[in-house]
Amino acid sequence: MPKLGAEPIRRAALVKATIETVGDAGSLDVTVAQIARRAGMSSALAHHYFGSKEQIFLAAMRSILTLYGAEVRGALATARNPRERVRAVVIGSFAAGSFRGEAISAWLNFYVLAQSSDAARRLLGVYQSRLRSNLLCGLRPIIGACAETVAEGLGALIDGVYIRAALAGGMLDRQHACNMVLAHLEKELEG
Amino acid sequence: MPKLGAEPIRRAALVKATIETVGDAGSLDVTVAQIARRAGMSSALAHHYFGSKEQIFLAAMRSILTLYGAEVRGALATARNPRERVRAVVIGSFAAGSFRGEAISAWLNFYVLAQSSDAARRLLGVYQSRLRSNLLCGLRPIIGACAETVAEGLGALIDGVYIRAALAGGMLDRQHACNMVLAHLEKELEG
DNA sequence: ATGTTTATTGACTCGTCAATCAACAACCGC
DNA sequence: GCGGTTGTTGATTGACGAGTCAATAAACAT
Repeated sequence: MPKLGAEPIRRAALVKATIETVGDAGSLDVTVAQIARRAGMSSALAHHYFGSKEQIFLAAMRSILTLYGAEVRGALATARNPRERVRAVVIGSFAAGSFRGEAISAWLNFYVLAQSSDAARRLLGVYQSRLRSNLLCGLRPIIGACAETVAEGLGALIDGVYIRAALAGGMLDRQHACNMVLAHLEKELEG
Repeated sequence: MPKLGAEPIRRAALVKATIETVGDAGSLDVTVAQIARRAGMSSALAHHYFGSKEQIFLAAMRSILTLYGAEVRGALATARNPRERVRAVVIGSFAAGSFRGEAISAWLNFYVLAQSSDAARRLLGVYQSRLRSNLLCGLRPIIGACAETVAEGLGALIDGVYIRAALAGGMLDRQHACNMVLAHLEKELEG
């Protein structure tokens, strides 16, 4: 029962199913058939739209990164001064859409994928650069030269909290995680 | 050409080869044959000694965790007061034996494995508990009730720095990484 | 010498999975 | 209603990899 204009719907369904499946399995070791079944179609169709398994993964990764970027930009929109801008980046990083069990698990797995896939590494590089420049842009007016160091620490801490959340399996509270990073930020801004 | 008493040598060689192979590939998606070849034997022999691929991975993980534990204990031995004890735990965590490209990469991959394997999760749980209690033991005499929070932050930061190092692919300087965490510690102890 | 244990492998089985293909079904413009 | 486009799948292919096994060889025990 083919409907026209199915391509974007199918692609979106596959991306969603990929994130869910990877999140459930806690591993990239999932089959195209599993993903396709979850998305309500045959594996052949998944190949038809994406060409290969790696392309499916990359599309899923792009989707996660896009959502994340949107959430940071959203938080950033309400910031009225440098300090609020830095806080917004942190808060955006822990927004409900990104800080979700399956998304976190997928995130961790994509980190691993970035170790063996050039395309994935590039993608992750884009995210890290953007995070860094977002942080620096708010930090520099406040602390000038030290901004680089503080941004590095904040980035690492955010990553670390994410990882721990992945292992805790959704047990870790979002607000608490966010506050931890914000507290660290305050400490850094005091000195 | 069979020599007697080969078992411990073979096991050690396989563990070493596993860490190297996983580190090189940046993924757990390596074959037993690859590992065995690197260790200079047939894949059948690897199965003979370990029974299954998962057991090989777990043995490799145990080896990494043991080395890590030894290094922390070594650093801890020279500490004369609580503050030095906390610093020692951090310094031990960035000792040369553990903070090595392939070990870090393997570490990251084992984090992923812990998401799908109970045995791996248990193992990682042991490490996290030990790290936590090591930190708390030094922190409590200094800051009392806040120790839990600070320990949590330190743990997350250490993990985060490791992850970043995995992606940087050995580019990240060990001393620098360690200093970053130590600086964070100092800031926390001031407040 | 002979039997037992340990070491070791090449060849094989069996399952799995990415990717392809041939065919079929609905919709469109005309 | 017909040719082309788009959507969809079951079946198939081809490769690869974990785990098993039978067979071989050295060391050791008696």
